Amino acid sequence: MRAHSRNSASAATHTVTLEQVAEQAGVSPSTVSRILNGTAVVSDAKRESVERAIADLGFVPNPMARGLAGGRTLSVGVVTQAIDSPFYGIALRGIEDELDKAGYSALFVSGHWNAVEEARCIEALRARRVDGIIVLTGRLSDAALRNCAKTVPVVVTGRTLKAAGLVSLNFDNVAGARMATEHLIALGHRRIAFITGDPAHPDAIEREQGYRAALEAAGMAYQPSLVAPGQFHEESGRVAMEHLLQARQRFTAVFAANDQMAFGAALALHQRGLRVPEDMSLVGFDDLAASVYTLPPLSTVHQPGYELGRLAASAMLQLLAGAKPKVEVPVPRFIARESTGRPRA
Amino acid sequence: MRAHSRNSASAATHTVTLEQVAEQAGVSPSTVSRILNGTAVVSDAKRESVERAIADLGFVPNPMARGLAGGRTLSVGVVTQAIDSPFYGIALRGIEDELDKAGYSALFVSGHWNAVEEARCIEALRARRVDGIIVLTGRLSDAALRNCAKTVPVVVTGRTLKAAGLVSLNFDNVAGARMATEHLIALGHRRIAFITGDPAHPDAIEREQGYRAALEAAGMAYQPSLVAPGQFHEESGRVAMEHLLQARQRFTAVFAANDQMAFGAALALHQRGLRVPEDMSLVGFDDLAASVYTLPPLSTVHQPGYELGRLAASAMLQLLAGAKPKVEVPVPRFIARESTGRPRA
DNA sequence: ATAAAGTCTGAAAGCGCTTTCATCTGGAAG
DNA sequence: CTTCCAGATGAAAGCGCTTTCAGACTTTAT
Repeated sequence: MRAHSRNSASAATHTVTLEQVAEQAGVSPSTVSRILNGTAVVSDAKRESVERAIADLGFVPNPMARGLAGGRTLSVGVVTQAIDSPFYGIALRGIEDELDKAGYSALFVSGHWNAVEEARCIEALRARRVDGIIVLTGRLSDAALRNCAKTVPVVVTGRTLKAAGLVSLNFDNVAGARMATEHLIALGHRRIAFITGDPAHPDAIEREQGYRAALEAAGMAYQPSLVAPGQFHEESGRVAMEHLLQARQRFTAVFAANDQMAFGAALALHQRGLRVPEDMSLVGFDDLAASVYTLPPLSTVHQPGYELGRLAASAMLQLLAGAKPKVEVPVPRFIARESTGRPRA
Repeated sequence: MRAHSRNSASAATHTVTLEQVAEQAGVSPSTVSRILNGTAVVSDAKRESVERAIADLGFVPNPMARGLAGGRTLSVGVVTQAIDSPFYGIALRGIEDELDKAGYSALFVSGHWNAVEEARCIEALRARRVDGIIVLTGRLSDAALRNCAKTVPVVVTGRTLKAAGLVSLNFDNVAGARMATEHLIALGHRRIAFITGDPAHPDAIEREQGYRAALEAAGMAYQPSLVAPGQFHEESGRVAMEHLLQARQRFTAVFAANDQMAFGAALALHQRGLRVPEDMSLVGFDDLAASVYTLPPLSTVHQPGYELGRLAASAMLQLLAGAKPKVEVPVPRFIARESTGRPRA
């Protein structure tokens, strides 16, 4: 029945099999497979004739069959949190680009910041026989990740973790947050508010640490009343800014733990008739693509999402090749744009 | 060897097969398969015992094996253009959510606005035996799509196309653009500039048509000198705005063919010291999530990305169920925010 | 020369599932 | 009571690929 429906499809329904290649090349299927996977040495004559046959027939190995048979599927699973996140989006692209160069393809699944869902995602990926799994941050326990790494190579971002078959890429959030705060201090700000990220998120904690460290190093007191909780999205930034403003605290600058919250904060400021940077300096974190185009362009800590994605993919590729990956995570860089200035006299 | 590596994995490496279920339930594998797929009538007794066995063993069918054997893979391929696009991102999420409810999963691949790549993507998806393919806009020819629909259900957005096994979802860009322009006209603007999208894109053409239609209906002349070419991304919007400004044309409002270009245009205005909406009204198209948080919040045409994604997925599901999908695409809606106002006296 | 040790290659056994095809019921019809 | 037929079930043949395992040749050492 399958065959029928295929033939009836007018178009040349691409279904060249390895066996056909073998026949055309006058060798056994095993040999073709070996050439495809580089599993063994094959005489030049046969290799050549097989390669020609592959080209002539336009043969493309069937990933399903490969996966079933236990070989590589040339695909790696990526557990992201929300497929539409502005920050992870660019990382996904980096992953895609890097993987693509090596002939691998990516399978994206979203965990929605939920450990249970993430675990399900990983199960689903394993059922699809992905060759490796990249986890972007996420809520999974370190133990779960370690355990997963026992059966399949894993690359995880957003945490530091050591285990066999597991490489972790962590960005220095503390240093980044510290740079942002120091920039404000250098401009002369003495009362700097902070909008935190979601505390369930290690990044959020680390960025707050960086903020405090900078304060401390400058001999400035940490003031809990200048800290408002946010959750990494725009609306929470707006609300946090409202709180700060309503509390009638005196402060001349705000550091939001990510750009999205900074956008929200900027809106709250705007609604109050406060101008950035004249009345209030504003700093974000991440350097989203959009941050160049906000009004005014946002000063922020550059986090190389695209690069991070590529690095993660590259580490995975090395892992897959049996090498011990050596990855150099880019250091944070502060980008001064127009949302920061000296406090008003 | 596989078996070994599995056993050595300390964790209970989930590899329950259909055969084990059959054994535990005391039936043949065929019967289990039939129950799984609802392919034939099975006695209640057996059905029940099989269902219990499935639950007890925690059996999850292997998608690879299913695909290979020719059954459904419960997965649908999605050809998007850039995995990190702010507009398509939200649509992807809609697709994911809708598919998930039905137990299907999505495979995302990016065509990068390139017909050749898109064709490759589709090949790859078919090799993975996806049950259906959703194409978000893209550059593929109608013929290619029609042809594809002969062998696998297809849902395509961004164009209107009729064929068996193919449903298309098109948003009314003309009407949307017309609404945006009319809003400006109603406010009293008489010289309205337009920043076009990438002309290789049908959306771009349609939005320009809407702009012209509104002008015409109001008895206003279309002025080529007030139209600047853009390419749908921020930077092109900024550059287009620069051109418009440098040309020393008189105009009091700008309509950008999408929000991203409006952001760029706003930046150009800001750099020239022009304020929105006091000195210049600005309208976008798409209503990206970010548009609520720009300064000032952007007036724009709401395009329901998430809904569109869900609709596409839902149509696919209906197609897969053998039904003739009936989809109702939401109509455009103009959202007036703060970037538009009356022209200065 | 002859044995030992490689090299390359093909045959065949799966991977986990779906799907004919054949078989085996248990009545309904004769 | 036989005879048939429809409905339920199982056996077995793949889907397209990887991977042992063993056979057929070469080399190299003795």
